[in-house]
Amino acid sequence: MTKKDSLEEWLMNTEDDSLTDKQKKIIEAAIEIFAEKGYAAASTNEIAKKAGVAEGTIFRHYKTKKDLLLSIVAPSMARLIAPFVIKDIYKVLDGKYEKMEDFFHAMLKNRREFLKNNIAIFRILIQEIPFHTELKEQFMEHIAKKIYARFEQIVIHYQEKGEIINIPPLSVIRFVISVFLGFLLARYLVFPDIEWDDEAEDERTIQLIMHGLSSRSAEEKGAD
Amino acid sequence: MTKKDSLEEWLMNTEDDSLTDKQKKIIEAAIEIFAEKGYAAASTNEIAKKAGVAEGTIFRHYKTKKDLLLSIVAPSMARLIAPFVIKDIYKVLDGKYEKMEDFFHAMLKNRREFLKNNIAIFRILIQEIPFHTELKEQFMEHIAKKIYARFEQIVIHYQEKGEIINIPPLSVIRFVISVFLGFLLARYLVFPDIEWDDEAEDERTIQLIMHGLSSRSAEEKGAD
DNA sequence: TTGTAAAGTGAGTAATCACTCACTTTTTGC
DNA sequence: GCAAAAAGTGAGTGATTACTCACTTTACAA
Repeated sequence: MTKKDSLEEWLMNTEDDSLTDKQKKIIEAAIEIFAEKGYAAASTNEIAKKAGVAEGTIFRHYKTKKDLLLSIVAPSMARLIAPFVIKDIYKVLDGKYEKMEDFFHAMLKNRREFLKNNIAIFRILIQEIPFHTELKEQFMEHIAKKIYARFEQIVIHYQEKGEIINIPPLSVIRFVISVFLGFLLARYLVFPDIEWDDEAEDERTIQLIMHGLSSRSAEEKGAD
Repeated sequence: MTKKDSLEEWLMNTEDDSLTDKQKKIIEAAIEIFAEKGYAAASTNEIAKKAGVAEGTIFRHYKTKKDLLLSIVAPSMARLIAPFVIKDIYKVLDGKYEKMEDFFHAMLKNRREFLKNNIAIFRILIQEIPFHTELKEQFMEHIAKKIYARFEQIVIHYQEKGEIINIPPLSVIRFVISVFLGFLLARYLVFPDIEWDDEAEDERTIQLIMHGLSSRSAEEKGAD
């Protein structure tokens, strides 16, 4: 994955064709430097230099440095959940994923594709959320709550089918998200350069989750 | 937990009794502001004001702002692993934890105590590692490698006892650390103010892990 | 009590920063 | 082709920053 991919992915999904060539270069440079240095330590001068434009050009397009950051990150938040929220929940409730395991496979594949092509933007997001109230609130309002609501439906759906353990949905969700995030972050952020057998590791990860969540009723009966 | 606790914990563990009252105030203020604003956006002027000292006083004790950060964070890294690395590994190999579950209980209790009393410093650490090469290298050298080495021994020990699934130790370690970290971060950073039933949630979390890791042999035989 | 060392102060410094704006260049529409 | 609008430039600005250093205050030892 080259640095061009983050920009192309961003452009493809913002459906904005009116950007000038220089504006594209600014966004591309900003994505790279914000990810590497953090917003507070990234200077508009350095971004301009990397983009090959005059510093004033940045302010032709964005009123403030902060606007530049938000214009990059905010659209990505919508896309963090859109495929997950819309398509997958209906597939589950329509019975297209009879087993939760199938749902997890689809979810992992989907999130992997998103993350692989948006690693720099995702990195900016997790690095900056602690320091920007608007990002944090937006994340809580538009992502955490929505993911929780939909995921809770999914968890309850499979709990009622007797497929998974009967514990609070929040505990299930935290467990699943921790494992997936731990996996994807290790894969794409912490150890991006070592050799990964993605298929095998996907399968292991999902099996660890499925076994962790497996219903206890048969086992409890055996213990009694 | 008040802001005094991070400082007291830090002082207790650096065993340095020669700090002046003002120096203690500087460290305390720095811990708070670095955690909240991030290192790059934290100004020495603001730290001095919060500490109730002149800005020059900071530079009487620390040559640079970066030295101040490192003097706070570096000792905490040693303490992130010391109890885990030294005591627990011997207990496992000496047979004091016959079941891995007992080991996880001890580990969770231990890490919880550390995190509860060092939440601000831990927050600084995870926020700053992406931006400071020396922190990242130190973390990789002194924590990641050592934790991995010891944890690998533990995993192999219980795999050979037939207690847990035979997959690469790295996958096990990633799984366990993801779940624990996800849990503790949610508990103390993301949702610190809601009501938690710690005992119940600890137990659920460990059971999710134990079931996820449970040996597959009995089940596979059943399937055949 | 006195002298010295250590701690502390805050005005000042050079550098950096986000941003402005007068001017230049390029693009667009007629 | 020309005029106007849009895009771009880079020198300059005021604010902020990490840090210095001459001076003051406090602590300590004799």
